[in-house]
Amino acid sequence: MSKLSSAGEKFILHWGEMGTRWGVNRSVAQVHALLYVSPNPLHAEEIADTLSVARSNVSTSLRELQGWGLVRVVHLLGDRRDHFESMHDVWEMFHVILDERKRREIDPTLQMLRSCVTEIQQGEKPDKHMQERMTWMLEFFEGMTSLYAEARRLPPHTLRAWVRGKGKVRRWIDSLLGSD
Amino acid sequence: MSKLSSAGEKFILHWGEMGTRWGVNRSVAQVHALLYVSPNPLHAEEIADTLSVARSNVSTSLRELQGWGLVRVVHLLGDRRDHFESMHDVWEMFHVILDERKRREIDPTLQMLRSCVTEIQQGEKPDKHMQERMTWMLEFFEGMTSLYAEARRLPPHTLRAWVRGKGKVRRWIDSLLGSD
DNA sequence: CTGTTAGTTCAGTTTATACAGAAATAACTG
DNA sequence: CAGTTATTTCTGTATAAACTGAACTAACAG
Repeated sequence: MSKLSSAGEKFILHWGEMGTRWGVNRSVAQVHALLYVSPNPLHAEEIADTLSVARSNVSTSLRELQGWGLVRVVHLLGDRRDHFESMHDVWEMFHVILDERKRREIDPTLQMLRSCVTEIQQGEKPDKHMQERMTWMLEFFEGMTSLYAEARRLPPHTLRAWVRGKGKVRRWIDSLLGSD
Repeated sequence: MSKLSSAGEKFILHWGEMGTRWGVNRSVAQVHALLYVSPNPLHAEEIADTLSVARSNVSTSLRELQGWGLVRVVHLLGDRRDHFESMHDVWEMFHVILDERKRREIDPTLQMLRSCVTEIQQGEKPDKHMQERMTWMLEFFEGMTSLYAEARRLPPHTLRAWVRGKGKVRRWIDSLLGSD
């Protein structure tokens, strides 16, 4: 795959753009997109050629993607070059990304909020307004975190099955919970 | 509120940093954080002074925040300056942000994926691999979108009540859905 | 060994974005 | 209507991040 189809190019460019909107480097997102649609693992030079970026850029992008756990190295017999392939299960990909962003961003935020609340409480003249607001925020993040932890514990294919066909059951549960 | 407490400062700086990680301008996030913890609406100059940024910067940041629907103008009797206050319900804030990011980013992505899949199908020699991968991605986004739409329909306080106290019920539902 | 290929690291450059300050506009006051 | 205050818009500058190309390291092949 040295030349991209029109759809492939469209997808990769859009994915790169999406990346920037969510705080991910454009090249990193593009490499990820390319590996996602590629039928077979690619080596660095193929990637660089296809995306028209420097090899060094590809190297660091691949490093980043491996750090996220989205891409892994594959070796082919008779070829000493590293080849790379993306995780292909989109739902699993989603989980990996959420886990990682939680670890990198949500957990530190929880820490920060807890230390702010403690600090306010221990001050001489505690600012009740601010304490209240920060507590709300803290409770929100704690709630979402535990909700996610619960969802995370579901058997792997439950969520996708649920989303696909369980509208009825879900609505029934909603009504149950709503009447409380 | 012209001088910030230590906790307030810590919160605002962290929030600004979080913003950048999620593709939101640092100043915008800081202004939002400040208004969130502020006990009363603030006018532009107060904000600029407190955060040590230019008024013009505050002006555009406030515009942005109003565009998101997170901040609104308030007028006080005997004061012709605009004052601004943030939405204070964190759960509602979350919904507003998700709705807006869906509209700005997810919906265009769905469009892009649909047009890619169509384009591949209509090509002379359809690339089956790529079609499959893009279809998976499309189904994922469609699934998440409809799941979110359902959650969105829940009565306003259901989710927070659920998160707070419904661990038991939730686990029971999980087991129900898991055994299917 | 020596030449070649793969991969990484680093220094310098480019690019995009954020930001400040000035200028322009608008709204109000006496 | 003149003077003042609030707000927005615009232009140029500063900053941070991304990216390239070259230098370097490592691994291998003959």
